[in-house]
Amino acid sequence: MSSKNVDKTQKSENIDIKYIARVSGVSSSTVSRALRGDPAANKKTADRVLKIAKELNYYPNLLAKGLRDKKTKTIGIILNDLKNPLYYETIKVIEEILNDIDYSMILCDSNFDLRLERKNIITMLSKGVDGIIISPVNIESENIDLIRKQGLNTVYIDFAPEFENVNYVHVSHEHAAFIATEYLIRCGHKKILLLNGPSQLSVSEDFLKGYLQSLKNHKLKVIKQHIISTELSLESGYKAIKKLFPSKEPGNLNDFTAVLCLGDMLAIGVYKASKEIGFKIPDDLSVMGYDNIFMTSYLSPPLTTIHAPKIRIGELGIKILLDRIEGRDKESHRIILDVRLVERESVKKLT
Amino acid sequence: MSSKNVDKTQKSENIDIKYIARVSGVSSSTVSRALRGDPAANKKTADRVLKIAKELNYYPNLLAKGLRDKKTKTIGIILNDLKNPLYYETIKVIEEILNDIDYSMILCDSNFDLRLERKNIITMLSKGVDGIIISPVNIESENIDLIRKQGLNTVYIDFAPEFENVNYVHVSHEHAAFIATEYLIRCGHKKILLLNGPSQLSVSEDFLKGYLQSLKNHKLKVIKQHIISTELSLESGYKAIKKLFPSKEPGNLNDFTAVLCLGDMLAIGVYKASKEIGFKIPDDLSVMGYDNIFMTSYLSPPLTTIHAPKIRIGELGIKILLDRIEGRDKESHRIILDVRLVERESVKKLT
DNA sequence: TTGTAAGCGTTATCAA
DNA sequence: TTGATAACGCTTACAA
Repeated sequence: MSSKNVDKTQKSENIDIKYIARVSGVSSSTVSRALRGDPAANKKTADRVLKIAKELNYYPNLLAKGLRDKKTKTIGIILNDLKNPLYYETIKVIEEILNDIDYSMILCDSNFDLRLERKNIITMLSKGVDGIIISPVNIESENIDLIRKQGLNTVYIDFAPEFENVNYVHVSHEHAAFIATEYLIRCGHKKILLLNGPSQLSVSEDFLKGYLQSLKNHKLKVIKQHIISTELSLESGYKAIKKLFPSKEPGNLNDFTAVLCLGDMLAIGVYKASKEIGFKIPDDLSVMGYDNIFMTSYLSPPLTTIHAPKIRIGELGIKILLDRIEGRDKESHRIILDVRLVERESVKKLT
Repeated sequence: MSSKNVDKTQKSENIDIKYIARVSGVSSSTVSRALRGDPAANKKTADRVLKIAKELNYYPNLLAKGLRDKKTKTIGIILNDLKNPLYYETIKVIEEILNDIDYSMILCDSNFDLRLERKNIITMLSKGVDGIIISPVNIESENIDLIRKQGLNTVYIDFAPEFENVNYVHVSHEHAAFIATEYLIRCGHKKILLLNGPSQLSVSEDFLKGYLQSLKNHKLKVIKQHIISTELSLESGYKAIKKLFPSKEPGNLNDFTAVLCLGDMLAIGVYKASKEIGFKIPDDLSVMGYDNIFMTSYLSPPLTTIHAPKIRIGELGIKILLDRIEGRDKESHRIILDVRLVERESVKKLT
């Protein structure tokens, strides 16, 4: 066997192009050409070199290559909340597409924190990614200026800033909140609690707008106490409801008959709290989610929610990014995808 | 403003150490020293250089740095099924820890495919990751030989090969299946369907062993038809059950009274099929899961399952890996974590 | 068709 | 305390 050539147990030198060159008795440029299938290489020599490279278990140093040609076949994914199942489908489909074409992805989480986001962007820049897909903390921030100034290929998801030549793929949170609220009203709900995200987040602003728009549409009064800002997590949804009913008495429940949540995770928190308090969904309380994460159809009762096309966002986002990176398409793409209501069993028809 | 220095809109040259050197009127070594806080640098000069670097929005080229010192502060994570929510808790905690210490992670999925896994390993090697955490396709494969031969710092999760100086953190699937089956038997179930994974997977072998061990323990007959091999997905669990009851008649249901699933995703598939067919869980059929993924407590009925410490696995795995990378600890770590039964409402007590 | 050499952006060694 | 230089592994003019 050729294993004695291959043996790396002794602290031998790295197996690089130069090493292969020495073993094959050619120059490193010839090896490089052979390895890359450069037609300028003699077929016979190339085959011999290739064989030796294989025997030696050669693999290229992509840092060196990246340093030289300023391409790393690496994409950065910067998200805001890796804990949220919302993103899993998107990540999965992006990974599949990238894997197919020998790209890889660096994944990180900004946790809705501008400082962290900045750090992540700089890491991506430093590590030489060819582009990023980012769910930004906010649509107006120095971080976005940074991305632009550095000319980093970027596709925004979730929500996005607006400027010349921007690329984004997301749904309209305003529209989502609007159709959700419209549906609740159509079902006879007139007092709707909005479980919104932190007010400084763009997504919360948008969501609130849609909610207000719908109320206005139906000349319903806006009740301040019915708009709650909270973190976008299960735990927060749970706490928000528990806080409203500290006494475990459904005393003031007639204050509102439905809850609209910015995200299914909040809705699941509402389920949890309701169970503890003893509210029956949807009889005592109707719940409307947003995102349609996979598990919502298995909740009891199955959650009525607004479906966001997470897979499509991933597919389109990465396609746009790759087209741009590989120079196939330098156009700006602004894509707002449709959202749709998924009617299940968590909203009671009062009419 | 200093913005005219910073302007990068014209296709200017890269802002690198050399550039900063020129602007500051010192050599690149001095800049490098300043940037790295090397005490050999004059404090005053260093401060001036740092200020200029900041003004110029300098960020280091980590490819060059990595090429030079063979450290990239990048970790590879190679998993088998990014679609399975099981992994996200682990990923999340790893990401958090890495983010804290300015490491990043390259994430990829091998899909239980040895060829893909090999490709992923080579990518990691080529991209110069400092180490990997891998859920291997199999515990005996050329891929593992490759990892070893290349001396890549590795921690195995999920299951692991056994050799000198190996590192792993996982639970015993055999034990998990054993205590699950024991519990079912204790509840009075004597005929238990095993929804197992593909037979060539190590995890399936282990799981089967635990199941058989428990049956043997209680002198229960092994019924061949009660051991089903299937993909580890919701859809497969669904299909397996549907296939057993094509006529939608619970005719042969008395054939078994409980199903033990290798993974909660299979169990959810069983839920779905049962609902369609009209079986009531646990009255018509008891279901036992494995993993205790987050959503199982929200199923209806809440799923009785075996808890796997996914967060702990991530924490320990990355700690061991980092200790090794940074030379703090070169010992081999073989960690088998405990599993525990989470009793909820999907298993009927027949006794 | 092949080889030589320069350069990608860092850092460490050495000399000044 | 600083600067010149070589090296990390790769690719591509350019020359042979």
